[in-house]
Amino acid sequence: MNEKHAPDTPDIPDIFLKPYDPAEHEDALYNTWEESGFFNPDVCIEKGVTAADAEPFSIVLPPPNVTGTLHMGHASMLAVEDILVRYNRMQGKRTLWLPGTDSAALATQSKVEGIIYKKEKKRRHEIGREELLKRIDTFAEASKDTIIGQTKKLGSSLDWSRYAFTLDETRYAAVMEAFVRMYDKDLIYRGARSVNWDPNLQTTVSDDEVDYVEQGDPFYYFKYGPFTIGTVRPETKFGDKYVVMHPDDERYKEYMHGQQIEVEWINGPITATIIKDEAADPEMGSGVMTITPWHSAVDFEIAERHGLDKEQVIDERGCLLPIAGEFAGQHIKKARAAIIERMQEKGLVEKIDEAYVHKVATNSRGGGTIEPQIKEQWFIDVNKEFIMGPSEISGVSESDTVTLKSLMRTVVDNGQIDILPERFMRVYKHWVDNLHDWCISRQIWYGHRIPAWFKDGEVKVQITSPGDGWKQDSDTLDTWFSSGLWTMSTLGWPEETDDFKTYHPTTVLETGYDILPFWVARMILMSTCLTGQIPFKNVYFHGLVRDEKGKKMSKSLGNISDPLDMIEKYGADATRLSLIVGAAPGNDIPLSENKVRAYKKFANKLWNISRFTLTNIIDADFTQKPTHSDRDKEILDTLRSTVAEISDDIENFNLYLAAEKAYHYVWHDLADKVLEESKPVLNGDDTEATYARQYVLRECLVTSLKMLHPFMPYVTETIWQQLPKELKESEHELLMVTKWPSK
RNA sequence: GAGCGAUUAGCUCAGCUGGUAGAGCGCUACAUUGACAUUGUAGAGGUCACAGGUUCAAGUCCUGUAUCGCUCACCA
Repeated sequence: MNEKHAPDTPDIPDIFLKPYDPAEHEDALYNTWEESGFFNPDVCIEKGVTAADAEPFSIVLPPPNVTGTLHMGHASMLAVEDILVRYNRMQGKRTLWLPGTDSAALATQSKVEGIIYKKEKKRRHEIGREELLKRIDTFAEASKDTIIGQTKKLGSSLDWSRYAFTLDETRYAAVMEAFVRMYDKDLIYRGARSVNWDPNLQTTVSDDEVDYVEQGDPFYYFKYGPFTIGTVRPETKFGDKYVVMHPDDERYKEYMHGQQIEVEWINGPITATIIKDEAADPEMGSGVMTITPWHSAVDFEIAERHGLDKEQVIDERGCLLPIAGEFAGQHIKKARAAIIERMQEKGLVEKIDEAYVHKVATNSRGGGTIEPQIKEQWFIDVNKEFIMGPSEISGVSESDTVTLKSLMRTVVDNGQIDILPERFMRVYKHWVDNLHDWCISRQIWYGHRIPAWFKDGEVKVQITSPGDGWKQDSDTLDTWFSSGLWTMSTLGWPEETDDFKTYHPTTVLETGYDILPFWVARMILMSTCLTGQIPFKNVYFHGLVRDEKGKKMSKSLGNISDPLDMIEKYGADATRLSLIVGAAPGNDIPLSENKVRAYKKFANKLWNISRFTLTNIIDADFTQKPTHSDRDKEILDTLRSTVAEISDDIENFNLYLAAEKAYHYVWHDLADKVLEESKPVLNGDDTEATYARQYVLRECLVTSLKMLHPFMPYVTETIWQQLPKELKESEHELLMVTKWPSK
């Protein structure tokens, strides 16, 4: 053997003479990857790193909203997905990870409206539809650029050539097509129903977008003829002419269903009708209530059951209508006190409970208090039976009679879609079973305009105008309508594209468990209904990233940590690892800066392991197969079994275990044991043993780099670039497309 | 009100189909200028929330209790 090299030998790259500095390498490396084209599976096939008939692996990125910037939750999502994608790409699969952003209609419009109002004190109607849309587009465009930049910083190996935006031309067309097809199947209908109306944003919102916020309000007991009724909302009571009680309530058995009585009410005497309905809870208060069908979903249902009149009391802006008599025109917030005063004068107030706490419906998308209203809206009917088209769903054949609900149940019940962690399967089923018709129209401007046309009371649903005099519905679609089509529309549906044929159903959907109902369920609904395919084979829910105290990160709490800060301080690799280790599927991830720092040290450890190894093998000629000692074989065995375990863990989505094992192996096995005990061997006189050990160390280094690459792409690729030329060439110039070590 | 989850070292959490309690961070002692803007070696620290049960054997399976958290629904 030749003479040994000192650590400062000129033969190993100078780069190793100082600690690993992520900032120095990351951006350039990302550019190298991107320019190589290997993020795109077509290029991988072209350049021979992937077989043209290899098994496909696809993930469509859950598109971040164009409302702002990425947070740690996005970072954790990107880390998980990039690990899966890089692993499968190295496995030689045709691997596609498709990026995009979401217009997030209501959230974005309300954000931009807010900005405009703050600066110019102008409301949307003063600005006009076209101008507002222009401004939202400008905002969305800027936000989109920020998001893409941040996504790249994390090392995400997304195929940017396939980038999609929910409002771009292809996606818009898909949404229109989906609407028309579902309308034609009678799955979309228009009807007057009780909906959640936001008087601030002047739009409906879906049930899932309503947050119930606890609030204290006085609870009033009023005399209503012979009865006592209670309410927190006296301003809705003007039109209450039905009094409801449970049919079995003994206290009121003298009153008959349909019986009419005269009662003195806010603005004078009215005729009230007795209604017996099981919705009235005898245990609650007096067991008697009056109803306001126009402004309560529950009351609406009671009124529907008995065919009762429904009258609007409050208008869309929250002001009282003429039915309120002298209170008409007043805003409900102001009117309440005056109404109570009047009731007291009339002696109709029995008592007031000041300490009453209840939950008030508010719009989670930054709006105000929800006022239920009956409005003519578009709905998706989840219980309507229809004839299934061509089907690849097991258990469902073409021309079977199905409902959207039954489809949604079937694909999960029969295991075609696997949900991880398992407990969310139960949450999903529970949600599907309780699903109501989905109100999909919104009275906002930013979004996909509903392809419905009106003329003289007639309605036509089609993509282009039916002709002169037809006016398009001014409403837009709920943002989740287009999101529900995401796996399909990004791959080119409704066209029969190669992408769609190859990559749909997608392999994995990876997202936060908080959007199971909004998104996951709706993609299943849309895809099964419109394509007869499931949208994805596996659902992997990651937890929510919380601060070190376990609190949810939110703007209002001001405890948001910015992934970019972490990347700047500790590098993208360390940031990624800190979001993976300890993050079992579905478990929330408490993130502390200490944790990120610890993984930065690990990157540096790997750096030094590489430096040591390269220094000690640089003079060896690896053309000969060495004769291994028993210990050599043992070291290689451990390496192989580690690779096998890690591969299994990744395939089972146990990334947290895989990352931890890789970390443990590299630091506490390879570095602490193997390298330490190799020092005397490498410096010994037995050239045969030295060579054999050099061979082993090279193997350990190369394999460790591959094994760690999905988790820490930057530092591993940086080191890979420093490996001797012949070593890289026997594999590939870029680590990201070398083959994963075989088990 | 219903459902789901958690309870294991000072902190954050692993512990998959039951077989002598683990990791990271922190702490203590010693060593080390070394491949390492340090690292290594050793160590302290746990009745695995509580009570029953199944079993040769229970953090692990079953039942119940307590506390905390989340989700959904209702609240006239």
